[in-house]
Amino acid sequence: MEKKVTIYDLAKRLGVSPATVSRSLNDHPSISLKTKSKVMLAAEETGYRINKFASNLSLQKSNTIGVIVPKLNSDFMSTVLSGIEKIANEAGYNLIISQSLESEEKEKFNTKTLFESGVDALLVSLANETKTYDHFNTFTNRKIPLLFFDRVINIPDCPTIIIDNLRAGYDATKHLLDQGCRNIMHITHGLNRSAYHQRYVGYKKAMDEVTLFKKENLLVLDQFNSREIDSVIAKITASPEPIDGLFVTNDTFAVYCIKALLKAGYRIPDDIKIIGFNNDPVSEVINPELSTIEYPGYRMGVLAGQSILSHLNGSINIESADQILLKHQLIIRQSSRKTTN
Amino acid sequence: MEKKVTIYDLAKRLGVSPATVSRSLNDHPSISLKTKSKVMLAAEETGYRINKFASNLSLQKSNTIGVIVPKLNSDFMSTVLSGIEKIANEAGYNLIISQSLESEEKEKFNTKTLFESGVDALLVSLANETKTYDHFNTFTNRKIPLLFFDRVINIPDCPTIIIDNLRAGYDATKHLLDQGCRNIMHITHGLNRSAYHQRYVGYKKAMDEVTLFKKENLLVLDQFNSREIDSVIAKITASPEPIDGLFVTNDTFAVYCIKALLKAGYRIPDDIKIIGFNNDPVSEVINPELSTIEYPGYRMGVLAGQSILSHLNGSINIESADQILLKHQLIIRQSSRKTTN
DNA sequence: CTGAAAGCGCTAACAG
DNA sequence: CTGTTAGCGCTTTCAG
Repeated sequence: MEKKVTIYDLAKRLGVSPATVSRSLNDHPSISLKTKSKVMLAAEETGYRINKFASNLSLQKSNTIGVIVPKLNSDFMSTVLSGIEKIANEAGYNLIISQSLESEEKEKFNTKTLFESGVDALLVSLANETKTYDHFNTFTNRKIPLLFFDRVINIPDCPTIIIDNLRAGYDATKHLLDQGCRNIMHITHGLNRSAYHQRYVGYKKAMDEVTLFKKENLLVLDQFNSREIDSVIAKITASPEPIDGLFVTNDTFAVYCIKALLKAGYRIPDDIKIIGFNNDPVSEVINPELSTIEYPGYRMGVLAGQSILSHLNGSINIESADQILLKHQLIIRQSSRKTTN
Repeated sequence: MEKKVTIYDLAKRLGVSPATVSRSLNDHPSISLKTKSKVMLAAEETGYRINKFASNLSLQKSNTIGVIVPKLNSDFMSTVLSGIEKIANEAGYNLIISQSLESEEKEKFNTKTLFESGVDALLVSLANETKTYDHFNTFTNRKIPLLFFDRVINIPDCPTIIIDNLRAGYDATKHLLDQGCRNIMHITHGLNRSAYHQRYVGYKKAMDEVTLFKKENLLVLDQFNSREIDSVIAKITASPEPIDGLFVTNDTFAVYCIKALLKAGYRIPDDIKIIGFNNDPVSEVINPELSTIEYPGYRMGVLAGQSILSHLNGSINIESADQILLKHQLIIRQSSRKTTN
């Protein structure tokens, strides 16, 4: 059982003051090279490790960034996190990651915990359930950088990183219309979150351009859960005017739909054309391959990291813009292609 | 800009000592209910928040658990993490998560950082590259709980959580043999890690039981990357005796194989039967659906969390066992089914 | 270039 | 039940 060694131990050992040790360790300019190397050597030998608690307490900062996401285990989110981690790690920051599991209460709790843990900044992707935003006041009040990504809300001085969801929704729908669809169902969830709401608005806009929007073709699910599938198919089957297009705002769920529709005897894309959202790995695995909207998760993570770091450094540049809009991209695959006949 | 309020501020405000405030806030039994509620109220009003740095410094613990994983963005890992987070969060612990990206150097760096950050315990899934384990000495020397999951190494007093990879490899291979395969190729990577090595041993064992193991049918890849696919297919095609079975230790890569083989004109399962590993979502999406080994990621995360917490609490029970072996399960789907003809 | 000493905010042993 | 006080280990101002 090694016992911890402090700067006092080193100081005693070397016959210098703790201050000198501290400065040496931090490579302070006003310390002679000789003393510095002496200290470094002793630190090495004794296995000295800095105590961050003491350091943080003294410096009033933690070199830690908090992250709250709805859930960790989604391809998109874990990809975003991977990007954030890369940037943070390179800059010497730690990441405390927690998940809200779409619950407002858990989000509040996590926000509080992360505040108390003294994170230097907070990155948030909001829970679907969340309807109030006061819990972030602790951060904004003390001017601790706060950034929202993907699932965002507009709060003064809080940058957001999103894609143009309205446009993406429009593009997806327009594509189906271009392929000849006329009775397109929109399957989505939680219009409470602007990301989904905007996609819906885009869908509606595209539909309205050909004066076709029908309220009954909007299907809002509580969850993108495979258990919902039966009712979805039932709804499609029951439509008085046959559904000929499906815009599903989640690839995984779109894949469930494809499988269920095929099983129910529909031909895809002949009878129904389908487009998803996110460009998840599954979209390339399903047969027919799923058209979708490419959603640059890794890039979003990297930008979120860079943006928050630049705020922490006080540097003003492109990354510290109030809103970063990432380009999405329409990816056309078999599931939505017009069949030539 | 709210300014921070400390227990001294509260003490002054209420005309009591800081100690009383501290005790009240921590719900210490020897404080009168009256004082307690007085303090709580004042804390509420002033927006007091505990300073964890000071608290941690004093208590010499952080209520934080460090986690190092090879990569965040894999379905399996993010599922494990989700389980860990759930347990940690419920117990009031924060999670500092970092990724090694399969690099030994990064793993070392992260280990050091997490140590200095004063995590109370460390959970690790090893990088493929890692060949030395001295960097964990800082933890073992000071008796800081250290646990390995999935990609493990045996270090005294460090619990491990794994599945029986040897048995799983055996089961997968045996299944293919039972379906009539005789010339089975094993595609895997990084035999450096025991998880993969054990699966290989299981494969070999099953093959040897029918005296069929051939060294040339072992294909070890550096990465499960889609770029490797062409050479894999080439190798299969070039085999003097036709390959009739494929045991791939990763579902995603198995899916790449299926797609490429189908494209190359092979019929699955008629010409080649395939089994993967992990039961990733993609395995149910591909056509034909992929047989695989169910790998209980969420459960592994939950157990890892519980195990480490019980170590931290000093409680001795089942969860503090040195090795936890989770049950895997053979899942048989279309890709490996014997065709009746 | 180096040292002394105060302070970061909280906890806990000891005393009352 | 409450107060006094001495740390926890590091940083940093101010003196030298």
